[in-house]
Formats: sequence, structure tokens, C-alpha cells
Amino acid sequence: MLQVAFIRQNVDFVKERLGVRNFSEIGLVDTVVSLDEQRKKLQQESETSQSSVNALSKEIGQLMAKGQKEEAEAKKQQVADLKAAIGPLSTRLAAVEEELTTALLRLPNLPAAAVPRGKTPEDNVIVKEGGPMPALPAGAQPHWDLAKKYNLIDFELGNKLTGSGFPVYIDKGAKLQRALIQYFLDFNTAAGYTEIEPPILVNEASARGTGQLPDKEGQMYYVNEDNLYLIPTAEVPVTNIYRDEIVKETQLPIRMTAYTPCFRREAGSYGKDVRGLNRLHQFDKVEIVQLVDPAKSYDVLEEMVAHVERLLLSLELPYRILRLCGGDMGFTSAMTYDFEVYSAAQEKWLEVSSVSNFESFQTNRMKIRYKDGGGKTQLVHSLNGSSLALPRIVACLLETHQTAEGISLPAALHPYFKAEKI
RNA sequence: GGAGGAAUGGCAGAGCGGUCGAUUGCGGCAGUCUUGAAAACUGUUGAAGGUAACACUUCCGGGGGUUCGAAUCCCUCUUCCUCCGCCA
Repeated sequence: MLQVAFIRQNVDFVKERLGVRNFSEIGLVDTVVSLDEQRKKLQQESETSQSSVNALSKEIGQLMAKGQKEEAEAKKQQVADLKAAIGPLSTRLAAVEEELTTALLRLPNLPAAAVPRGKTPEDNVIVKEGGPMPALPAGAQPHWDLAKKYNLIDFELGNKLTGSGFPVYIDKGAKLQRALIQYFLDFNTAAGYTEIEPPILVNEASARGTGQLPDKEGQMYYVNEDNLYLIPTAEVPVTNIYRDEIVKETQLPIRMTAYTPCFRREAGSYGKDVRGLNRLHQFDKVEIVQLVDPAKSYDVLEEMVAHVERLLLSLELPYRILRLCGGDMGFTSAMTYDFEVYSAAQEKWLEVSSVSNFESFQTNRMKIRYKDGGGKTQLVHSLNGSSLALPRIVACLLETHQTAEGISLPAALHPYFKAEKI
């Protein structure tokens, strides 16, 4: 959520930035400013009256102590009159505040200066391509066929147990998942991230904190009985660890990594895009999250991108890094890099990581602050990224490294998989 | 699931319905002393809104109520502790 004070002072800039996203409800900015003015006015009025009430109450106490009943009664009447006036004022104030919050929640984050203009994924900028492009042998197979051939994943069994989008990993398929998770976590903790195992169900406040609520409840599985949401990403519980906290400057940067299953309803997706491991309702992911000094957040963003890139390189997969254009960025992000790996058999790029700087958009909602050198309390910046989402990595691993003698795994995985081949 | 008890500032822990944003201790910060450090001593130290700066308003787990006035009384929810039951 953007800060009202910032909007108030930078109306034109805010509108210009939202334009980079092709945000259609630019009028909301003026709405926010006008509601904020109303809020201030109403608040001042009611607080002035409240101040008089407080003073009179104090006087009444003193009069009662002296036994001056009549004077006290007269003041009581004054208080009653004031309170009668405050009543409707505070009702209106509450209504205006609620409208203001609702409007604010609908404003997406402002794209950073370096974010390219654009509407669709075609407008994303390819920053870098790397990794060896595979020269696949004749008869190369897509991952869903390979998964079947080597008995790694049973999609039909998942249909039976749960429904489509819930694959069952079996034998070496299950072992590969475990090896990847372990490898990713080790890779992250070696870089200074603290490992976290969070709950995978979160309450409403947490879902609101990272921006899943309001409006995106349809994308999350919801447990009605307990009013809890299955997490769509570890970002939600992990970032919320510091919700409503004021940390010391010396604690920054806070760096955390977590493996969790992730759950996404993704209603309305059909066809070849959801074939095999391309898009699932439940998948495994290792996430990295950082809370940092605002002045350093863009350096940290680059550092995180470099970190994820090193991880991908070690898997010996063809990849590319995109800087997302305004129109393709998530609601809460100020700048996002996507990582894609090349699925040779499908001849298409698959997103496996998204690394974003949210600046103070999430931390303003969550009230994650720190005391700077001058003793001033201010919001930290939050960032996160996947390192990595497993299914598409598995898809690409199988396809890229397939040989006539089996799947030959990259060296980095040997110690974890305890074998060089599937 | 059942029965009791509790929830106060970073932590610990006071607080009679009025002068309490809240005694005190620890911790933090600054200073005195010291070559430096420790100890000791002195001062300082919650957040949000608001203001040019003050003033002022709100916050003692959340929500509601009683009262001229609530951290203090009542209702309710949540969480924690103790005991019982169940249980990976």
C-alpha cells in the first residue's frame, strides 16, 4: 500500500508512474487525495471537541472532590452537548477512513524508474541469456513422457487422490524433489539466508500483509471452518514474521529462506499450457526473502538476481533473465526480474523464478519498520524471489539432460541425489 | 473437547474509576570518570495521527458497553498458562 503522505505530496508523479503500468483507474489518486483532506478536517473537528470533553471531565472530578455538585452538574451538561456533536462526526470520520483505505488498497505499487513501459509480456526486456542451449537427440521427449518412461511422476494417480494439478512423485521422482529442495536450501543458507520452516496455512492478516488480500482470495485455497488460507508462496508467512515490528538498524539486512509447498487455484487455465508440470495446483518451492535498508534495496535486488542466476547455472540449464514491463508486473512490485528456463521439447520458455523489490509497499501494510541512525522510525524495503520453483526446473532438467542411457544429472546434484543418473 | 487463571512499554513487573502514556528494575542510547574497557554515577529512552514547530487526539491483547471520566467495572472474541481427556 502506498503511503498517503507520499501521494499527497507527489500527485502528478504518482499518476505518471501508474501510467507505466497502464493502470486504468488513475482517478483513484484524486479520490485518495480528496478523502485524505476530508479525513483530516473531520479528525481535527472531532479531536478539538474531544479535547474539551477531556478538560471538562477533569474539572468535574475536581469539583466533585470539593463537593461542588451543582457546578459539576452544569459541566456534565456541557459534556453531554459536546458528545452529541462528536457522535455523528466520528461516524463520518470512520466512514471516510474506510473509504480511504479501500481506495488505497486498490492502488498498485509505483514502477521504479528503470521499469520499461509496456502492456504485455512481449514488452518485457531480455536482460541476459545464459546456460548451454541443448542440442537434443532425434526422438527427444517432453518431460511428461520422460516422467512416465522412468516412473518418476504419476499424474493420473494425482487425479484419483485429489484432482488434476496434484501430481504424485514416485521413487526417483520423489527423491529428486527432496534432493533439489535440500540443494536449494543449502545454497541459500551458504549465502547467508536463515532457514525458516513456516506454517503453510495463514490467517487473514498475513494474507493482507503481503498483498494477497483483498481481491485475490480466488487464487488461494481457503479453509472456511478456521478462516485460514493455504499459502500460494512462502513469501506470505515468511515476510509476515516481522509484521508490526520495529527492528534495529543493525539487524538489517534480514535474509530468510524457506521451503514450502505452494497452493494455487489458478482457476480457468486449460490446454497445453497446463500439460505435465507446466502449471499445478500444488508445487514445491524454495523462496528467499529480504528486509533491507531502503537506500540499499536496488543493490540487494541485483544481488538476489545474481544469486538465483548462479543457482541456475549450477543446474546447467539454458535460461534467460527478463526485466518485466509495467503492464506485466505484479500488483505489489516496484521492479521485477523473471527467470525462465528453456523447455527444449516444448520449445518454449518456462518461468521458474520471479525476483522483486516491493520497496515499502508491503512493509507499509505490515508496518515493518526500523530506527535509522537519527532515531527516526521508517519503513524497511522488502524483496523476495524464488530459488527455485521445482516443477518447471524438473521439467527442464529431464528434457535438457536426457540421453539414450537415461537422464544425466548436473554435478551439483550428485551429492544430494547420491547418483549421477536417473 | 472440559475446568480454572492470566494478557500492561524491547524484557520483567507495579498500577485505589479522576492529577496515568502509565511507578520501578533490566536492557538500549548519551554523558561523567578512565590510556581504553568494566564498574559506578547522571541524564535519556513506546507508537500512530496532527502541527512550520508547539498544542492536541488515539493506543495498557482485539471488539463492544457502563460512566462526566476506564489500564482499572461489565460483555464478548483471541491468545497464553495450569489441570483433565484425546492424540502424531
